[in-house]
Amino acid sequence: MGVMSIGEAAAASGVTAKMIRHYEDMHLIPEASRTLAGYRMYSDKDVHILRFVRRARGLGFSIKQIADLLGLWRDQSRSSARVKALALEHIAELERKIAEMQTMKTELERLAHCCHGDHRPECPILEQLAGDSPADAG
Amino acid sequence: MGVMSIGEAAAASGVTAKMIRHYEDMHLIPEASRTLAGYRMYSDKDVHILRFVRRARGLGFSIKQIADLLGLWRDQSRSSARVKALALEHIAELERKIAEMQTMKTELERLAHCCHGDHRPECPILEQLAGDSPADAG
DNA sequence: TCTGAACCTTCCCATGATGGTAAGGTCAAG
DNA sequence: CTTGACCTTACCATCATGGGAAGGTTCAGA
Repeated sequence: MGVMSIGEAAAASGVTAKMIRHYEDMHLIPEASRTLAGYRMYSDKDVHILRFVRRARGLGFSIKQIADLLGLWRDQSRSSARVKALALEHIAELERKIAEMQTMKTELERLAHCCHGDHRPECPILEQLAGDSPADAG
Repeated sequence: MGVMSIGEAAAASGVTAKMIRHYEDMHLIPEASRTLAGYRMYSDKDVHILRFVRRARGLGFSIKQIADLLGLWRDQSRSSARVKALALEHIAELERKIAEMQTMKTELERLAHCCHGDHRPECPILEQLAGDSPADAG
């Protein structure tokens, strides 16, 4: 598969054709060369880049971060410290989001635990949301 | 504060004026009545609703879910079982997202741990993303 | 050679919740 | 009457992704 259509590159990389075009539009990946008819053409090297992007997305990196990672990947004189710094930043962000959701989950579990969950209308979950119980305001 | 402007309602509820208008546009909250000049007017009851929405958002409920919760809150003949079911669904969704991010975090920590993070270019993080190491494909 | 399926192209719209800004009207205090 | 703070609507942006329409291309099979 030296030269591929966008559909073949999509199948080979795990990135949808739709997203490949989108990544090109936003300059995350290089502009693809075209056939006479205007069809995009991809090489194995392009697929390699697309797989890199897909794996980075799988780890939750943003497009902006992936652009940075691709730059470092290309840069033979990079320092691994810069890559590691990017990773650690992302880890911190993940931790922040996990903690936020964990807090929500814990609170919801507490409320759900208090709720009888039967045919009757009395519901501590709604009471809490309504602020009938004391606690916070605006 | 029997009757308030949108700014006052925002301050009293913790929901920005911007979002109050947005919630009205999407029919999450009732359409506000207007002054002769076209300014929206809010009552204490409206602020109560807005606070409900804000607290529900704070627990991570989606607008769609909050619409359902508001319906149940209004419905004096609701069963608490339905409220609890909504809450449990949301808890499950939170768990799913937390697990997903936890997986990312764990993998990234493993990679970051392997990376020297010094001036040299060798970097297991990039190698993994590039797929130089074995593992998955597209 | 014609035809149809399967592909490609671009362009626009939608998601979900939120923020920003611009252009203009209103109101209250000075 | 002016000024500043507020309100109005309308549009655009975020972030990553998907859907669909309208139209061109390619290739295989009849």
